[in-house]
Amino acid sequence: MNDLIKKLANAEFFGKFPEGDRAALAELALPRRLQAGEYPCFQGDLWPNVLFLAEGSLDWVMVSVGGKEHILFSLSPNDVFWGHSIFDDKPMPASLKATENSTVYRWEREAILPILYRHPETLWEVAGMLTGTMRKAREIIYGLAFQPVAGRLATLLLDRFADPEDISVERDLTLNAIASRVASSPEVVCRVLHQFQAEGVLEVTRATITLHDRSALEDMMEPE
Amino acid sequence: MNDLIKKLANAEFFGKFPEGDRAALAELALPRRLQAGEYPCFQGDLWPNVLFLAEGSLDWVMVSVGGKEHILFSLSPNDVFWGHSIFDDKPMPASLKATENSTVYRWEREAILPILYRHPETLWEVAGMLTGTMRKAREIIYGLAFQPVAGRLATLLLDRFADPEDISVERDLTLNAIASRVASSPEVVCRVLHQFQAEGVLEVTRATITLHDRSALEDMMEPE
DNA sequence: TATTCACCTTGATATTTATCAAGAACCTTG
DNA sequence: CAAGGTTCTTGATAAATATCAAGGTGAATA
Repeated sequence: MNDLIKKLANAEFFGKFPEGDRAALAELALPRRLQAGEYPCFQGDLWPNVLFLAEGSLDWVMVSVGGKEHILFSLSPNDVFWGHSIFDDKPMPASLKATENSTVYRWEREAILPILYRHPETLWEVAGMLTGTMRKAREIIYGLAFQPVAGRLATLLLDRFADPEDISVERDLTLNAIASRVASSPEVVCRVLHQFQAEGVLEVTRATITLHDRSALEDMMEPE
Repeated sequence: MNDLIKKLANAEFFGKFPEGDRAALAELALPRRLQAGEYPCFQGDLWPNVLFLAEGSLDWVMVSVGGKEHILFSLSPNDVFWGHSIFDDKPMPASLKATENSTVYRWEREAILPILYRHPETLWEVAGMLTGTMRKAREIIYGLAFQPVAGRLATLLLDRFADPEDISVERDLTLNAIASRVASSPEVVCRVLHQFQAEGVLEVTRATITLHDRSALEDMMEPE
């Protein structure tokens, strides 16, 4: 558990807690290992929990009636996820899916709320975090409402090439995975990618993508 | 001001406050009248405020680089709006626009925060409210990612025909207004509307829309 | 009453995106 | 190394949507 206390110190939210409270949290945490493909939480579930991702990777996925999936965002190690139900006792609007073998720690509302109430400022920070999530949602809506697939793909690529040093990245996402992030189909993504290549923006091989013209991608994020 | 205290009692959030705090809030409120078309808050502004809509109607509008608009939701009398900036001091991701002459009351963060901190439960309820907004955003994303224009229009219409009694509603929204809610163009909306008519789902005249087959609209919200 | 203006409607057309199908490249496993 | 499965790629085609243009309708106004 001492291990967990240290990890929480680096977490985005719990990091600011007093040492003592982190210890209390570590005490109450419900650990779990997830296999790649497992779902710690399903769309439609009542899930009043907080989750801390220690290792691995989780996707926040929306499933349509027709079975299509749209990935809204991914969690990386040290991220904290607050289930919607913890605030309003309504069903979760999407699912959490492990994309790798992962280690998570979970707190139930009854466990975590008393600790939060010890320091009301943290409650205000919870609101700040939710606001961050709303801003992410706003970006997604912007992309869907105003941008064509190429623009959304450009955004995703720039995110992958976040570090200006990075000129070349591994193709760790399959076309299917990309498609379900930009709300399109793998075929279309493939075509747009090769269209970018034809325009000299980047170079795709089976294993990597090499960026030649960063500003071209940036321009694409802003339709005329 | 006594008037405002009564109104706040009916508000969705302040309604649960103790009477005394509502009086304090009313004291600190900054009133303002808005002409139709005015913007109490612009996308990009730093706007750390809470707004209470006493009369009229406001739209929460996203503007694209290309000048297109997308209306995410509307506020009606008694609604309370929390500016994103109040939580994280970052620019507002969309604008508030008065669509009618309206009366609003505004609180700055410095004014309202101390009152909230008197009762930490209210801070938790703020989180609950934000969660509600996130759920709305989720519905919008769902529509854009999975549904064709017809589906999104069906959703909007069902919202207008909320009361099962209502078989006929006035066409108070212009095609342009509808288009910027379903992220499409007025021409396309017009066509879809007449296509619905051709299918016997509803009947459109210049002034009204009459619903004939509610379940047909409901089916359209769920692409197979 | 005539004029103006905003809005609605419709046609024609271009563009974007989805879908189906088939083959190629790669990886994993026996 | 061969077989099987997954992913990638490309073509052909269909469907959805955007866009441009023109005319129609009704309400407000001079």
